[in-house]
Amino acid sequence: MTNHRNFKFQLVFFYFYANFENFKNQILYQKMAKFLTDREENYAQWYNDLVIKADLAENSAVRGCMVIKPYGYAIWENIQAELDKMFKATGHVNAYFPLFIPKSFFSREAAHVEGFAKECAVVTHYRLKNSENGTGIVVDPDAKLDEELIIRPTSETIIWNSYRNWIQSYRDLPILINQWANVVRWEMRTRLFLRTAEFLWQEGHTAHATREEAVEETMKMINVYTEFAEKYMALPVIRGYKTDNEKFAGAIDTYSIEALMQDGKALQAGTSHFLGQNFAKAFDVQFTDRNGKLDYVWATSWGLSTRMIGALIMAHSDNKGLVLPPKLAPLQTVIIPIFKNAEQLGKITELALRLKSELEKAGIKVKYDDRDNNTPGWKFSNYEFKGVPVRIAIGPRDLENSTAEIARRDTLTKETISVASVTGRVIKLLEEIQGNIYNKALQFMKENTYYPDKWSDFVDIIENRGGFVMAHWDGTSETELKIKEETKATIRCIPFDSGEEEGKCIFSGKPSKRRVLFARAY
RNA sequence: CGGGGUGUAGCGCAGUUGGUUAGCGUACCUGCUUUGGGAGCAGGUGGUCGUCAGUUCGAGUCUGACCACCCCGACCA
Repeated sequence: MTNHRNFKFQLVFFYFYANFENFKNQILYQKMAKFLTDREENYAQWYNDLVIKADLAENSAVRGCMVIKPYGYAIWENIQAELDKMFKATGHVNAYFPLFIPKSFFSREAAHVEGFAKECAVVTHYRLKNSENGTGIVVDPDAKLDEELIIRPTSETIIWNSYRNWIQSYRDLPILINQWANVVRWEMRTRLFLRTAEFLWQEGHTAHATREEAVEETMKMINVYTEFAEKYMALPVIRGYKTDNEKFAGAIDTYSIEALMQDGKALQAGTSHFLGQNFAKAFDVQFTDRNGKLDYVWATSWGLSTRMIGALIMAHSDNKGLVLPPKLAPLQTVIIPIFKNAEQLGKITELALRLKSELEKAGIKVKYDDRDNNTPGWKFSNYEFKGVPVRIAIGPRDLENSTAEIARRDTLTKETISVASVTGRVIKLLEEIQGNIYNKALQFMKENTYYPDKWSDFVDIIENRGGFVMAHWDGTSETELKIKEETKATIRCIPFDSGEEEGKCIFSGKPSKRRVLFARAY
């Protein structure tokens, strides 16, 4: 009896002892789970929590409009800086056109009006006055505009109205202009970064003498976006043509890059449009060619928006918070001191500042966080939450041994190395992390790309698994719309690189020459 | 724009059939002890209870309208 009780006690004790670390972790985990909703539990909530709690953005007093906070804006500034370099390298220059577009401009291009009419903000008056009863300010009815102004949802019309005056001969072409701007599309349902009433973007608007040159430009820019997504965002994408249903209002052809998010939904990450002569005709922009013949100018436009920040979050981040690609992270490395008293902190600070300046000389964005109102553990979690790629911790043990502890955000692994090798190691780690998260995203995309040949399989994948679905399509809008109606999946693009393959349409059974990319999309 | 839900301290929440001075956790401030994975104790600051109107001796609580946000649909990058 006694033995039995002892045995039981030992078992219980052993169990407790063996699992103590687990208990600790569980308690910690529960605390963190409260802080951030699990990705697997509720993906949409996880995303919202992340944006708010990582201090990227918040909702504002204006319905559907967000405040982009400094940490989120810093990511956008990095996106801008890299893209801008790429635009300049391909011969483009920046300019700025008005926020307001006369209403009449809009109606010049029929498809264009049709596409945007339902989501335009309109300015009707230009003055306010004190109300008669003195209770506030009202719109002055005497200050009605003769012609209402549309707040740009995109700038083709206002820009082509200017181009008419700039272009007379082939010698004035090409015009290769980009503008960084805000635009407004009055969306009913909004989500931070992914869909807001006002957003920031760049829009390129080019004018060319020949069709070939304009088509080439359209392709060139979708390739610039592809390179940017893959090299800087660590985001693998599929390039392709949009179908007639999905293309830009007013375009002959729209090319897009499509990325796959961790919940299996697709996100359009950048678009480039071949506009043909549509806008030139609408705004009467003609030029004299080499042979003295008059012709309409050929056009392209292309854009990439703050939505990319949403893509960045959804592609890489995890239950511990953001995971940012080093090339776009506002902060690439953080140094955290671990100290018991002021004297220790002094010594650690000396070393930390030396490391900081060494890292800065190597072009790394680094911060030394010596605040004493948070514990090291708190800082570890906090910087993990904010997605800082590399963390360096220096404590008393390191001072003794001339070492530092280096932790990487993507794998959450740690190593202790000599102080002398820190800078070299960090440089290498940043490259490794950039490569690793790209490879992870690429592998995820491959694992979640399906090639069904039966309609029941198609439906099953869309309904239960999500992901990219490469399937045969008969090329008709009717089929595309019916598939959308039944499954909510749309044709994201007709990939450039998928190659020809004989087959039968997944829905209608009619003959098809190639697979196209279906998915549910953001 | 249709359906559902929620608005109480910076954040997360409780507040009974209407009844004193509206509470808890967290964050913040002060002090002491701490600091190698979200520290502890003690004290303290902070609220026109989403807005407006109504019912009532009395409204966080009941009624109405409006506003905002979240989720699900239609629309879009």
